[in-house]
Amino acid sequence: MPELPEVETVRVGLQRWAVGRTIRSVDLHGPRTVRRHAGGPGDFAARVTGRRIESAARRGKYLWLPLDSGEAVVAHLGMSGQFLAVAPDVADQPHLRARFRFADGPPELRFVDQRTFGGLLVDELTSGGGSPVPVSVAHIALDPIDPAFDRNGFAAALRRRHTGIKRALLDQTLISGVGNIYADEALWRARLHYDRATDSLRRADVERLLDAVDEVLRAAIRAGGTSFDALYVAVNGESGWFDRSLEVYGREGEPCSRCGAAIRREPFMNRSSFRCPRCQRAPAGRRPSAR
DNA sequence: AAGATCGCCTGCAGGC
DNA sequence: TGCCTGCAGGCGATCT
Repeated sequence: MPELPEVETVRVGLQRWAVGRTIRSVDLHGPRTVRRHAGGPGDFAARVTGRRIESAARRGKYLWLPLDSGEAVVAHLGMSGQFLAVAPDVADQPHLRARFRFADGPPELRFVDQRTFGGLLVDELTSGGGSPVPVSVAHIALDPIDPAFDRNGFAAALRRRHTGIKRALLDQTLISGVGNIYADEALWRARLHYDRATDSLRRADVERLLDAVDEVLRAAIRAGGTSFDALYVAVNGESGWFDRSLEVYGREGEPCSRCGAAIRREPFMNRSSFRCPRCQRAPAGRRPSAR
């Protein structure tokens, strides 16, 4: 599932395969692909055709490609979105949603998305927090590996919140880029229970958690992300291999590498949380976690 | 108004 | 064997 490390791996691939190239044409398939683009498919095509891609940028789980028009193609991979650089004679993927052809010839760039939670739009850039960011991305917080990420601000926001720490980690307006997998991994590293109240955390807890988030995201980027199946691959088609380094996610019943206790899976927010029952004790008197 | 939940989508695993 | 249910889960919309 694409979280920050997977999206960053895709961004590097787009830098290699798309930046500097001029879009000759684009084909869009399916009603959901550009559902967030106000002008619809025709307007999308008109805004990108003939434009040169200047760079490849990312904040949290959003990607964008600034164009020489001053606008940018914004992409979100959702649950299963992929960008693939392929030769034109490669058979269309079953869930091909968009095809970009370039003035310099092959390879073409395809956006493929099985579950259609992802999508594309063209948007204006605005100056959000110093650096230019698409209007449609400006509502999310900086991600923790951004040099401008504000640890003091994040700690203050947690003190004002009345919710559990994992809910806060998943809230993209507080800290962006963290999803279910890396939230569980970071909480394990920081020895925190997912339902620990944000307003009960001491500053040292927050620092330990942010260090853990930073470390696990950077380690996953070095590994090219986490690939459980063919739904996540890099732009060149390669899988990531961070799944071998996961300590709790998807490891129900296996021994904790620190203490040996069996990892537990528990229902949480209509999905699952994985934790070590010994290293990550349930907070006393906590509110029952909604499921 | 913040916080929690819902609906969107497809493919696959597991149970009977 | 084949149908059914559950699960994966990010995010915008919608509740309370």
